[in-house]
Amino acid sequence: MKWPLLDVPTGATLKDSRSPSPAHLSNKVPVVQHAHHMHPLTPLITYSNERFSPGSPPGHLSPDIDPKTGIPRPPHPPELPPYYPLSPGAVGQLPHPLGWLVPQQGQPVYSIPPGGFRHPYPALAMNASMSSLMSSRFSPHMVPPPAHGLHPSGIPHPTIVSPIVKQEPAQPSASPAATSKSPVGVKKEEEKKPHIKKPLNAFMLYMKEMRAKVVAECTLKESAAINQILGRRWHSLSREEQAKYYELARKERQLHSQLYPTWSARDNYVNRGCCAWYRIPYGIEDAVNVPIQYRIEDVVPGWIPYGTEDAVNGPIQYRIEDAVPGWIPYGIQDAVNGPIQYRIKDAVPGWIRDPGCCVRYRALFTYEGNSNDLRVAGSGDGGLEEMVEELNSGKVMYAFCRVKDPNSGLPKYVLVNWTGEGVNDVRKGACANHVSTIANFLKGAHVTINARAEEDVEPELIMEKVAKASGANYNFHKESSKFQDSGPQAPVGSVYQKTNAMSEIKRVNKDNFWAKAEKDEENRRLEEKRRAEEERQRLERERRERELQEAEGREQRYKARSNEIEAQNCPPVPQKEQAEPQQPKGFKRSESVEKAQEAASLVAQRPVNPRDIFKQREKSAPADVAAPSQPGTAPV
DNA sequence: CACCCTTTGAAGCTC
DNA sequence: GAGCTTCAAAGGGTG
Repeated sequence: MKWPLLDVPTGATLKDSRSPSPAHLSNKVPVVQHAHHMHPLTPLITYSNERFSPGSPPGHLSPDIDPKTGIPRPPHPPELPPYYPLSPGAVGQLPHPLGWLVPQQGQPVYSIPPGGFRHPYPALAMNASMSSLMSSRFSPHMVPPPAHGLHPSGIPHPTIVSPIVKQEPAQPSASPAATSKSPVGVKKEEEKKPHIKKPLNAFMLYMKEMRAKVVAECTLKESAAINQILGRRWHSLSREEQAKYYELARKERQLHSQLYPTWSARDNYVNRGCCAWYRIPYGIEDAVNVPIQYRIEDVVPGWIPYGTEDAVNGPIQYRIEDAVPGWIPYGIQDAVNGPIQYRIKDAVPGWIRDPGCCVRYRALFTYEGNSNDLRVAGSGDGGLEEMVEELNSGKVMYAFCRVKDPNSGLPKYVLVNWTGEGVNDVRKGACANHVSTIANFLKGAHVTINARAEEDVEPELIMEKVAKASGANYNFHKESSKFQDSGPQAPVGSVYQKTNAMSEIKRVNKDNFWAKAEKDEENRRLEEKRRAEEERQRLERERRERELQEAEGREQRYKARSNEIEAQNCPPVPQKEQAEPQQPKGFKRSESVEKAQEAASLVAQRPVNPRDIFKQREKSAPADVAAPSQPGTAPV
């Protein structure tokens, strides 16, 4: 099923809720980086010639300490070259891992993303009052950076990415991808939002530096295989060598936090289906009644359930882009003040509060400007009278209102297709096509009224139609007494005997009838339940079989791939790597503890305690060796 | 053409 | 705090 407004003819911008765009589904943010020709924080940090002296160990890792075991190591030798010593052959083909940090004469300035930074929710239309709402109620994360894409300092940063230019820090202008884009590709890319990327970690920096080298040495081209090799090599590095990258990564993070103090890694989390939203609270909450809730499963990825009140017919939905992080646009929308919003933390995990609550009385929809975007123009609990007042003679609007059936007293729903008298004919024609779509979408409506003037929406007139549409011209509650058993009737001197329904039912043993009916119904329910259970078990069996087959396939592919990698003529891995096979992925801590205990017992059996030797060395060592710290433990 | 694969580490999230 | 998930880079492979 398509989002009802998708089919509107003139480039409707609403998206198909059931067929969300790839951007909705993808967990990858399609981005590329911009390189930089200058160090954004040159006055603050000079990377290029700096070495990591023992006197200034990184917060989380000293070059003199094993980053994992904490075992002290000799200080970094002062004669060592700076920390990105590219080999002569590599210079020119390998970008500096922090190339953007190093001023480079003549290197082209990377373009700034045309769209500026990615605001996580850029499509939120804000009026003045919403803006004030934003500034006063939202976290700093939500405050969009300057639109020109520069950091407030005016300094570009590689982590601000744009889809326009694929990152090639060493030769940004030479990228053919940047110069030979088809119009379609450009248009598609323009839709993608640039965003601030995560700072690279130590291993990523290492990979960036060493990838080309490994590729050159191996015949393998596949990145996955290359990464396996790089992973092994990373483990084979000495702690000292790794420390270089830990330090670079630490500075990366530090710089990143200086440039983007409000940035959070969470900003780059792409919503996976409804997962990111399942905590969203929804709907207005009756002061007395606990709101009904929708199950997560009922939520369509990329869309937020909204508005309609009928749990059977499904919710009206809002585009997720219209949401604000941490807040949700909420049904009561004043045309002036903008939507009231609820905080995410108020939500109930696993459930979304019943959207129906927020329009339990009425909701008004209209188009956004001259577009075909439908938005909530208002809602509330004022009933038909208030709804009529909000209809604008210059607009096409759709009102969905709950009323009380004058006959039965039951709630009924009225859909008013309002085409104001001031709407031009072209627009009228265009919107006329939407009426059936809207009607189909708001399936809960019992009465539909096509109105062009105030006379058409007189509350009395509407209620009259509701009364006629209710199918019964009596109030069950008021008139039920008519059917009560009034006792035996007096004879009228005829064979004719007045029929009394209640007496009749008594005569045919109504109790037995209802008991039988209930029993039948119960049997039917049990049968349905049994069938559902059987179906569930069948699906479960199928799923397991499918998973087994997939697992076997994966295993075979993995083995084949491993054999291929082993067969490649890659440079020998250093001895240490051979001697210390990589820890298996499923290595458990308990196993580690057991091995440690085993090792301790073996050590205890030795005639000489290695720890004593170590202590003796320590005594003889210079006193100025800095105390080590653990990576990741010190504040960054 | 979008997504997968594959690696490590940092950060976020859940319990 | 433990354990899990996501995202950083890269580019060939896959459907």
